[in-house]
Amino acid sequence: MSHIPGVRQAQKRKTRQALLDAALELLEGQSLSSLGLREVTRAVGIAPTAFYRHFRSIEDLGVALVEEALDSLHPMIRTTVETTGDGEERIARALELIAGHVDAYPAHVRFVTRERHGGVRVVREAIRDQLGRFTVEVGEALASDPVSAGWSAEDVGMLAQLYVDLMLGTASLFLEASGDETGEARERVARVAARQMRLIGIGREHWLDRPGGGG
Amino acid sequence: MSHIPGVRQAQKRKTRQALLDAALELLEGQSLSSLGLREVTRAVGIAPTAFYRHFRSIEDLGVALVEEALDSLHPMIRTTVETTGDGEERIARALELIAGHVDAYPAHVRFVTRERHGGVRVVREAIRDQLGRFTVEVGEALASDPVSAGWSAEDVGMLAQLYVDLMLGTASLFLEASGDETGEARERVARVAARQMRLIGIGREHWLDRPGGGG
DNA sequence: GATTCCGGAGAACAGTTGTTAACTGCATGG
DNA sequence: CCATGCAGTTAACAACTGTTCTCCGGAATC
Repeated sequence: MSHIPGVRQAQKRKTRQALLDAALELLEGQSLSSLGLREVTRAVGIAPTAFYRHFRSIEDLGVALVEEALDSLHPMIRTTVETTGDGEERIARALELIAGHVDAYPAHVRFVTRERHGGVRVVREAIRDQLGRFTVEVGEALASDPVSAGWSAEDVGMLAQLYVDLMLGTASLFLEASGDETGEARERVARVAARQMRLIGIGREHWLDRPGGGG
Repeated sequence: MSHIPGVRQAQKRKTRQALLDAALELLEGQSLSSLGLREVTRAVGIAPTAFYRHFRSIEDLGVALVEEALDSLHPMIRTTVETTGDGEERIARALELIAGHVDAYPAHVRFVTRERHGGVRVVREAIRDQLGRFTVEVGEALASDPVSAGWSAEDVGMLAQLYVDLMLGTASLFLEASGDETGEARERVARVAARQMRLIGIGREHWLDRPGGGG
């Protein structure tokens, strides 16, 4: 144990990664539920039977893709959440980060938004679990903010969920807009998303104004 | 022209509807992009080739499903939007309507949320267009509300989009929760969604408080 | 240096797919 | 009443699917 990876393991990881990459690319024009095992191996250039050396099924590969995709998302969320400055600055910075992530990992974003409600149960559940972790993390960041003083845990949770959904939706819209060369569509998406974040921020500031607001 | 339907046309519509119904049911466990033509005809009990008498392809059938699904959603949105009463009442009523719709048309809700970001381009576009219409309609209702006095069209639009996305997301969560017999999961979803609507409502009331809010 | 391990190849399997062509039977319109 | 239209059928097509079993060659282990 505690060996240097070894030529063998390294090669295996390489092929495994090639399978994941090929699958992600093939998923641009279809859903996981229609992705074929032979299709993926053909794209990689290996025999269909070699697939089983890495995954038991396409669903299994899908779950691996969820982890890869959400791992790449994780640092982004963390950075967003740690950003300092006043409301407007934070919003602008958050939108830059989201747009940057979509540019860097478009296939990951497409995969997550597509398969979140997609036809493969285990993959849906994997995405739900991972997004749940993110929501908790966002919730913790929100809770440590003075604006959230006096908030119940449930209220913090619902706000975190609102933010996560808005981020995902915005990422998906950025992805759709990435076909536009002029950047006009992207700008429109950013404007709308900024206003939505602003409105939620305002609601947040006045949440405890009225009796019963803090349930 | 202007004939009484006739036995022939009536039978054709019946088979066509049977195809749509069978497809919708088969789509519970997969995505449209993996749904097979033979699979659908087999479920209906007709020959595969008869499919072409009604649709040119599965994608074509998918677009027809979009119209059917969103047509059933339309009256619900309309009712929600026309509901009177104070904020809390409206929220409770809206959630009842959403939950009721999910109960009445679970397959429609599943189809729309799944294929909104799904693997079939024309279907995604059809859903986007139809949801765009809804958003406009919601926007018109919001604009005629005294709370929105002095709002720019763009701001009303972003708010409408926020509401539509929240409705869809909530519908999807209700659908997931419908497996639970006790109704406990459903209650949890309703509580969170109610708070989110409340927070958005608060943000709405204070939107014009600060300079620059009305962009 | 001999032996075990294991990622990958090859061939074959029974099923499945979408699409074609030519057909049948019945409701329709003249 | 007869001719046309047309929903649905049957048969056949080449191509594709996931999965099995057997084998090969080179790395890893002793």
